[in-house]
Amino acid sequence: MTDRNRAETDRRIRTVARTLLVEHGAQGVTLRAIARRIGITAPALYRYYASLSDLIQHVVGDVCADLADDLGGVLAEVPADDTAARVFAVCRGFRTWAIAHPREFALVFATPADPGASSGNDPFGRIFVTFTGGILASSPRPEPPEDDVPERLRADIALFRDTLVAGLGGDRPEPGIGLGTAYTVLRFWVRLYGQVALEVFDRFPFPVTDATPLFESMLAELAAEVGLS
Amino acid sequence: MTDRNRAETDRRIRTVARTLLVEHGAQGVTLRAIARRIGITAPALYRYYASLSDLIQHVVGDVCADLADDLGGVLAEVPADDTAARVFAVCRGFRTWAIAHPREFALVFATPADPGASSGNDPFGRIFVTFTGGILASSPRPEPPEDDVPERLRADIALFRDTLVAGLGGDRPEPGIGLGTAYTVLRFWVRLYGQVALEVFDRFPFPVTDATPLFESMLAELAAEVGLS
DNA sequence: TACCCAAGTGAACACCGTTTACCAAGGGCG
DNA sequence: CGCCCTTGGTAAACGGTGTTCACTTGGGTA
Repeated sequence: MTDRNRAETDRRIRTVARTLLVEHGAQGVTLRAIARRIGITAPALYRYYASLSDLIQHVVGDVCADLADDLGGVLAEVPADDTAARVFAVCRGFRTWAIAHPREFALVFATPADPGASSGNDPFGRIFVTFTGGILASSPRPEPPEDDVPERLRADIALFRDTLVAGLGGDRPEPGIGLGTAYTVLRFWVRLYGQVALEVFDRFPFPVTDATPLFESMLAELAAEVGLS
Repeated sequence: MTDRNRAETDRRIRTVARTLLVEHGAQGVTLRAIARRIGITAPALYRYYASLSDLIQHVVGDVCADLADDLGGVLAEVPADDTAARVFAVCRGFRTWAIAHPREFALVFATPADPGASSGNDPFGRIFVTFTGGILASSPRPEPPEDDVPERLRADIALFRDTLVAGLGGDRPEPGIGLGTAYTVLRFWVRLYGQVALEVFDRFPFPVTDATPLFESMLAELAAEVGLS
């Protein structure tokens, strides 16, 4: 019973924190404001989280989980064997989500990582890896030759390839992801991220009137380069 | 004389604000901390700036001016008629500056724009436009055919082209920038921004050991696609 | 000289994160 | 049953923040 209550108020804390984030931005999520809204005093929150930044870190986790759910839902409506359609769906889903949740996007992506945090384990990084890995493993595709990846980044691309295969469950060997594919995925990510971040932050170097064709042509160009449909 | 003093303390305010930014991040630049460091009380700063965010906005301007100076210096050492070398120099200069000034980069780029601010007039956008416009106007290059730009974004690309030509002085007509070139520049910017932001924010989806080859291969690929050297 | 105005001060207000001491209710157990 | 101890909450306090307001003060000008 007591556990139930504790879990319930914890859920309320995170929900209210999330609401404050979308209403007033990251600087509006404040221990006292949260406490006020759920009818509690601020120090009580320290029974649940060690500090404000600790709480925010958990909110980041919730945000990423929601994004993952969203993308999962989008992907569920696309045939599993249509790789091109699945890639398009997840890219469009990412952009749509980012535009609909600009403050969450800013919190998760544009918060400079603490120098102490180890590289490569940020929450969305894992989501991205999981989804692309899943798509790649579940459907046939052309495997780009490994010669395409420049020699000087073979080591790092191999690291990324390992991250990809580790992200998709890893119980059975599943050796189906090569260096060329990993390199392609990485380039995909750089451009998708750049495009979406520029749009969400409104940092295109001119006053864009309609960003959707911009996004769609980028996506089409990307797909063509990669040999997708 | 009085004007001199005012300008001098103003300069000191911005310098100290900048120092606090690089030492403790954006949240470390605080009116009281600035005042303390220059031997003044906090309310005195309101004789110079309307609010903290107003001050920070001016610091953003200073940061952008410094970046522009840096890129200008880099570009001064490259022959004016070697377009490829100039493009490489400014791209590498941008990355180098961003890595050397992560906090300034985060402040300028990753601060979500106020919904009130009009699009396309953020300080770095103008720098980018000025430099690329300058390079394009000062040296010969292949002009991509306008057919390459998809029909649905002709209007926006035309807007961007206008921004580009307006950014390079605009006294003489100088009609030398076409839609194809503007589209190319925009795609360049998306990828450059994505690559640099991911690197500076340490958001690559795997633990990168050496980001330089990653950047260089992106740059080479980009240049090849565009037909540069 | 007398005035005026710009720069700076001090105190105050309402917030903030965080720590500390305290309190009340509830379950485990002798 | 009664004790005790954990758990979740409170109130007060400390130092910090942006911002406002009334006030001084000193140099330039009429």
